[in-house]
Amino acid sequence: MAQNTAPTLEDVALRTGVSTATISRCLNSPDRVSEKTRVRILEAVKELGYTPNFNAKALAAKRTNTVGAVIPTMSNAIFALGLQAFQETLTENGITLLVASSSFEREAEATQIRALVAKGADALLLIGDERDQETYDFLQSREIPYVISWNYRAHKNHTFVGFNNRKAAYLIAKQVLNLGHKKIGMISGVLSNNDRAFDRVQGVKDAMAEFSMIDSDFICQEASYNFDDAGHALDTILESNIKPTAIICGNDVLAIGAITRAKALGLNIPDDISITGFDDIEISSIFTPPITTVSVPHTTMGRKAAETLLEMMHSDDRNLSLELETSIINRGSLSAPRNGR
Amino acid sequence: MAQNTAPTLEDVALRTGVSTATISRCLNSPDRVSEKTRVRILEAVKELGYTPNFNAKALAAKRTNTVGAVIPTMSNAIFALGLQAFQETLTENGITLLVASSSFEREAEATQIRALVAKGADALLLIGDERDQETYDFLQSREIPYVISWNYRAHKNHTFVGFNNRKAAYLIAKQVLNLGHKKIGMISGVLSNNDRAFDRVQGVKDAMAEFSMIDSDFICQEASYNFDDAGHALDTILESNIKPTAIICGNDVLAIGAITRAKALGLNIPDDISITGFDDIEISSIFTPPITTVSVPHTTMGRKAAETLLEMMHSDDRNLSLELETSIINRGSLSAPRNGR
DNA sequence: TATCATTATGTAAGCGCTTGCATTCTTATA
DNA sequence: TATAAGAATGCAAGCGCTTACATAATGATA
Repeated sequence: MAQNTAPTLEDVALRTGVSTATISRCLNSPDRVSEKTRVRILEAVKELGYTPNFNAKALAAKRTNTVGAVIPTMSNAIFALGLQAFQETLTENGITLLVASSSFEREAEATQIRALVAKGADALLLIGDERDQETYDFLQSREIPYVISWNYRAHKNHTFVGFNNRKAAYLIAKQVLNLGHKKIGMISGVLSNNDRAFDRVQGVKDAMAEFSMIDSDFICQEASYNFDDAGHALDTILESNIKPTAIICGNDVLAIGAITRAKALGLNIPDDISITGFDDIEISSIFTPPITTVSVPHTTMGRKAAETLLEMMHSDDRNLSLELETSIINRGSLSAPRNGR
Repeated sequence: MAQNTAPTLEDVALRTGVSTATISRCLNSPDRVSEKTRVRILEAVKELGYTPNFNAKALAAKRTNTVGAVIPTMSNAIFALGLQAFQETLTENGITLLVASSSFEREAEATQIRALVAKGADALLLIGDERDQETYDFLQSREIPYVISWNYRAHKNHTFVGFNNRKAAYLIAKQVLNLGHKKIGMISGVLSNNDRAFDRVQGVKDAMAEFSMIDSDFICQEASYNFDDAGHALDTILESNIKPTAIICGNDVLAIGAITRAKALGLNIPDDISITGFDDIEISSIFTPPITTVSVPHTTMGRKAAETLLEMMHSDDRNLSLELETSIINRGSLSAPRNGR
């Protein structure tokens, strides 16, 4: 029974006695075909187990109803959530999402972008705006609309749908400083090829400048996205001669790692040291202590990014940037400096 | 400068004065073309910014060097890890991974499988073996090799590369029973369309049978993959008249949710109640209390699944099933029953 | 230098679909 | 019943590539 080769439009045509053109129409815009033939065609399609060949379709039609997304990594809850909403919104509109990951590497990202375009992606979702001009030129020459998400920057070159990392970091840092902390430590995510992480550091620096703080009041350590690395970063910070009373972390995973390490060192949080996070992942609210962090509208962002992209695919309006708001969630890990420190 | 249409092989041909066939060869098997022309061609390719059209390529070559994977959900660290390894192994072999998600829905999964095949996936990675025969028939008629992962079942119909969920659950349940627990609660993941969750429940039942325990010694509640739901499941279990002294959870997220709820109820773990997990996600070791759980070889599984698939794409040996081992990680959340209960 | 095996390139026929244009049916209208 | 408008269908030309097969160029050998 098994026919080792997929049935084609032609096979369906032969079996129904109509032309391939009619079948194509029947499948793509059913109302352009008479009911009688439609029924007959659909029957044959089912019997043969016919599935349209996507590649042939894309080649002939010059569009794919496919949108591509290049994200830094799949194994990060942060992207998963936003992407989920992005995907759902696309699906509702009959569009398929193709996801590729860049491992935070510039070169790999450029390659993936080209690969997605080669596969016929009609539009793209990109994370952050930090990439070679060459890549942007390529996108422009191919007339591929794209939305930049997970960050918002105040310039008009691109369409952003995201939140302002710099501003959000500035706000939480300001809160820390308002509580009276004079020496600040920061554990940042890896900065290379990551404008979100970079902007979060900048935001903290903005707040420090506002409080007239100087370099020797601040120490910043990079750590990769896992608990252990954050712990080591905390060690380094504590060993320095800055002696910060508060540690601002670039994300919640780093905050959890830092808190865990601090607890292991016998430090009480927030009495001995305050630690803040960023992202508000699910675990942050039930961790001990619960983490004061920045809540980010992932779902909204994903949905809005999709909607914006959809709009760009139809009109070619490029002034659709959208800045989303973040908010600070106060839980237990931040307080005024205590214990005489 | 921007040409709104992508350059084609023909454009490169025109510019270099050789035929499209030579260019195709130059790009796909460089050594079949003389050095002189190769250099000239690559130059033109670069100047024009030529990128091969993937769809045309797939159509003409009847293969895509693409492997598809249909996973239940993207937003689950468990799949992310294995998939990462799977992807890396494929990439090393020049193969691209296409991921689709089914949201744990049978119908959606069947659709995604067809879509992936329609896109030309040369082979497939599937999670668990629970799907309609129709889908398997389809795969067979199209001669698409596939590997079933994240579970291992002892029958020969399919190629499995995974661990035996039933056996692993049996082993941890046995350990719980050996400690002297007489009444057992279980918080399982949602069972519908999830053979892994199902087998974990079966494994626990296997152990209970071995200890001659009866229905009234056991209560099982389903909960979806989040902390709150697990907490509610725990409430239900505690309100029942079984009064278990140990709760076996179908995965670590449920265990964390249950522990959090238990702590909120003023229960001490493991003194008042023991709670075990499954999967050994990163947070489990640093949570309070650290969670006794089952360690699963995600990375190895992903890599082996890829290697197996690669082999199936070359030979058509179908007896490549591979059972991977799990191990129990003893941390603080499980002890013998105490406090007089 | 003639001969033959290699190597390099060209020719052209598809791959399975969509779609503009042409043709044939229907059906309503006069 | 003749006629025109509109609906349904068919024809056939691609879409951008790969790949038999054919041909031309290059060397090695005698």
